[in-house]
Amino acid sequence: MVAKTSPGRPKASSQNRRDQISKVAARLFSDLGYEKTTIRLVADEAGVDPKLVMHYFGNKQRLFVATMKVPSEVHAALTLLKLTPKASWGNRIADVIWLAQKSSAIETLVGVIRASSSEPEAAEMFREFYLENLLLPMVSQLDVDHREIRAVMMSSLMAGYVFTTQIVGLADYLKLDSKKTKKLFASLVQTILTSEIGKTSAKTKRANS
Amino acid sequence: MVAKTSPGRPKASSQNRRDQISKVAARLFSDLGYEKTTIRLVADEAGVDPKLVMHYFGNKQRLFVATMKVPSEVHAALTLLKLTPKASWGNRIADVIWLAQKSSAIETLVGVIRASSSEPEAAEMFREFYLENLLLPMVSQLDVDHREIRAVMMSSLMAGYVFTTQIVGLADYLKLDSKKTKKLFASLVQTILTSEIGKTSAKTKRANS
DNA sequence: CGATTTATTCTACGCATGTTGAATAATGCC
DNA sequence: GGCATTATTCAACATGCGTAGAATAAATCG
Repeated sequence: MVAKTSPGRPKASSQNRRDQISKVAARLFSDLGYEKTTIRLVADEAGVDPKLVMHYFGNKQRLFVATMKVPSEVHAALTLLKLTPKASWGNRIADVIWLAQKSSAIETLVGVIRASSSEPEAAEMFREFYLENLLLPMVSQLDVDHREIRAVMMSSLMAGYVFTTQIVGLADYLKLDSKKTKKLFASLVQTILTSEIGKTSAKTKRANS
Repeated sequence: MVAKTSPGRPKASSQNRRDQISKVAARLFSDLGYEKTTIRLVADEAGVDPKLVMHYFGNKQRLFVATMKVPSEVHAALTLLKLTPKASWGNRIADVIWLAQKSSAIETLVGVIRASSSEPEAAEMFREFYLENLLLPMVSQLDVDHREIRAVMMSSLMAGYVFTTQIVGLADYLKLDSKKTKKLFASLVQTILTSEIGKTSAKTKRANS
């Protein structure tokens, strides 16, 4: 807890303060989930008064939305794969995720996944930001059938890997070899994107339970 | 909200009451997550007084643990694959998961995954129940290298698929063809269990970041 | 039948949370 | 230089939560 000053506008600061709060909030949402990330805690760790958080972001939900935007680098990296040859897609996508894992870019994904487990609105954000704006367009770049099934499986693999490593912490617990894990991960992505699934027929479409 | 009776021991009931509370709690933990599943809500939906829940289960955490045990059928189905030929493992495991999805057996997995996102103790339960007691033994039945990496990927795929379908609800949203989704899922399990990963050497083991 | 145990309810305490109202002081604009 | 705006703090309200105490009545056991 940083020492607070007296009320009133301070000599020199301002827009940095908003970013500072935003960064702290992103880290806490990612580490603790939505409900355990309280406004008071964010304020404390940012060294400001809780009301200042409300002043900048309105309410907790808007703080979450503002903080959990998909980083533009990740978005760009995943939607600009057009030039990569089909056979390298698995490796390329694994590269992006392994890179994000080492930066703070992963925080937004972890935060949204954690929050989705308790807040339906966050699950909606996941659907919109990650499925519709990221994975479906990505799959659609490859000329392949059953795009939605493949995108949902990409979502499953990504979210599950994040869950297992970042939330349950299994990779650290078992001290896995990162290179080999990445190799298997890339194989799975490749399988998702290129595996033969079967023709779409009215018959099989009807058997939908 | 069922009408409550006056205090005192009723004419005929008892052990059913505990099971009744347990079932309601399982459904709510699965649907709402840990924090939003309040003792009062469980009590209301079971038609009893909140204190009765405490009477039977002690506190909320113990209610969760008692309710979220892995169903024995699923455990048996996944750890008794010895006789299945290696090439059919993917399909066999997909069968088990698709079956669980249609019963209430999936509730415990969804509940633990949801809770893991906010309660570290639940993440610990996931590690113990699902990784150590279910997936690692399962993988160990197959004579294959890198068991831990494969088990962690199994965990990722399972948890991610549950997250995507049950928590985000993407499969319903996109109205996916269940048979074809299952086919891709089975291919992925097969890849996890049989894909070539690479020899374990001191060199690659050291490059662990 | 009397005593103990068990099943059940009602009431309430203490705490943490999101959010608000009012106050204060520095800044930017005319 | 005065005035509105902005940045910031403090204090407080209402709500919902997990949990505990005490009471009541049926069942069980001697």
